Amino acid sequence: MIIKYYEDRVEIENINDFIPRHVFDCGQCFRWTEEEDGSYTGVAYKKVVNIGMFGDKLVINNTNKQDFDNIWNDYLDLTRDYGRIKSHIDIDEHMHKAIGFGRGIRTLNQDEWEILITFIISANNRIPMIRNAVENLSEKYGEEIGEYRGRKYYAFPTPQAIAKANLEDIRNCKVGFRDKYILAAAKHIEKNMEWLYSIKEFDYEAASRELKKLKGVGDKVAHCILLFSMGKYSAFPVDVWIKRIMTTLYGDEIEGNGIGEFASSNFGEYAGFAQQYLFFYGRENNVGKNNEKRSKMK
DNA sequence: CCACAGGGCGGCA
DNA sequence: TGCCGCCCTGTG
Repeated sequence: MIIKYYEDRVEIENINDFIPRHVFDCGQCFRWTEEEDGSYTGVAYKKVVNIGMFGDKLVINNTNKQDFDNIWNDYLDLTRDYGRIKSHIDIDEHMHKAIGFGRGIRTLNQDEWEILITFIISANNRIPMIRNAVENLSEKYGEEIGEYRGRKYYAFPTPQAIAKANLEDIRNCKVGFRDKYILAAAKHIEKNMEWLYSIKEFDYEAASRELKKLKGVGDKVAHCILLFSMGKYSAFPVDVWIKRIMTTLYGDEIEGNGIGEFASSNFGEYAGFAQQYLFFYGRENNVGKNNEKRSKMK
């Protein structure tokens, strides 16, 4: 990995296991949009950047050395050896296929607060609507952080900004019945910032228990927060897609002990990475969807 | 107009 | 403890 710094961008040569579409479209983030050249533009940590892969060169536009060192290197998980992880979870032909299909996925290291609210919104919701709600919230309550390629961008709102809002205005951002969970979470986090940001120091079970004290955070949402913002890579979020995929691929093996047990005994500390490959592979290929439709027809 | 997709909560065994 | 009706919004 050779890093070259320029005034307005950073280029990283000889990088493996990074494909923008896999990274930004695998369900872990909702604020990145594809440009015509296949690169993605988005906001994180109050900065707008554009990220593209050209050959084996990763280009981060609209940034500099300081931000790369402080933010993007970690956010994009560039220091992790994904080859090693893949070999650990490549346990059979299904995983081999899924890993091959989503070979360019990396697990982003996102902000705890942003992920908390985003995944509260994700409950019983679909990806385009989650994206829409997050954008609405950011435009309404987030700081304007500048223009890029002719478009205005907004930071994700602070807990303080949302805590001050009223319920109806939050609802108008198209968050639906989750409005009260968002407001309650903001009010709680505003007064207990250290609480949220210290959860990652707890062990996996304790961290999950802490998160579930918040309304709107159940098992699945807690696992997403742990995996996407707290580096708890043994988390294996189970949503309807993962249920479908796992019952289709591993029907007999998950009978009895369940999906979570299957994941932890087969993938262990790397379960979260396995979930990412399985989710992306299953979603993009509609794994299990056809069977379901057929069984619903009479 | 209706069916459907998609997690968590709260009430009730 | 487990089950079930309900909560919203956009799309087909």
